[in-house]
Amino acid sequence: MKNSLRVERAVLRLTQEELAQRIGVSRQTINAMEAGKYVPSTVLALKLSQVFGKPVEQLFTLEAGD
Amino acid sequence: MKNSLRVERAVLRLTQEELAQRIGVSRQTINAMEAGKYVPSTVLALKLSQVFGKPVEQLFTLEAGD
DNA sequence: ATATTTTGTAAAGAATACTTTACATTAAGT
DNA sequence: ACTTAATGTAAAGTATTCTTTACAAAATAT
Repeated sequence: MKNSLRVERAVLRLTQEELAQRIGVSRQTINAMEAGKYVPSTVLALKLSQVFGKPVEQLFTLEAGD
Repeated sequence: MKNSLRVERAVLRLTQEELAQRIGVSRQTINAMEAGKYVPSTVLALKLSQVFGKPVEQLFTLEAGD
């Protein structure tokens, strides 16, 4: 699964730390998510969707195979 | 977090088992998800979104507080 | 150039998603 | 009524998410 978190965060000019606080997770969680190191929960996806003002499908996209 | 999986599944007339197979999880996972017993991963949310032809936000909604 | 902020990364632990097996209950079909 | 399909639930185990602490590297600012 791919994601566009880094660019969306850049649009809002937020640091990883600031974004982390807004959605209530640790900075490392944001960092790892941006690095594609794991699949976040749906709750996180929805919260990110809210922060960025974009639908989940525009932030996260399934890749071929999955 | 709430979800409308049961009604969406009813619309498509799928059993829990059939839906489980389509998205590659066990039947119990579907059952527990419908019962709100846990928060699925974003990959599952996106797959369900595909199956039901509805955006993730229409299948899963955050509740006050989270 | 140096100081400060931001990001990358790692490792150990806690919490939770998901599986498998198994059985009981409910609904649907004949 | 009886059989079969569908759902509810539970418990043990595995895998993965997410936290905390900590430090190194890179970027930004002064």
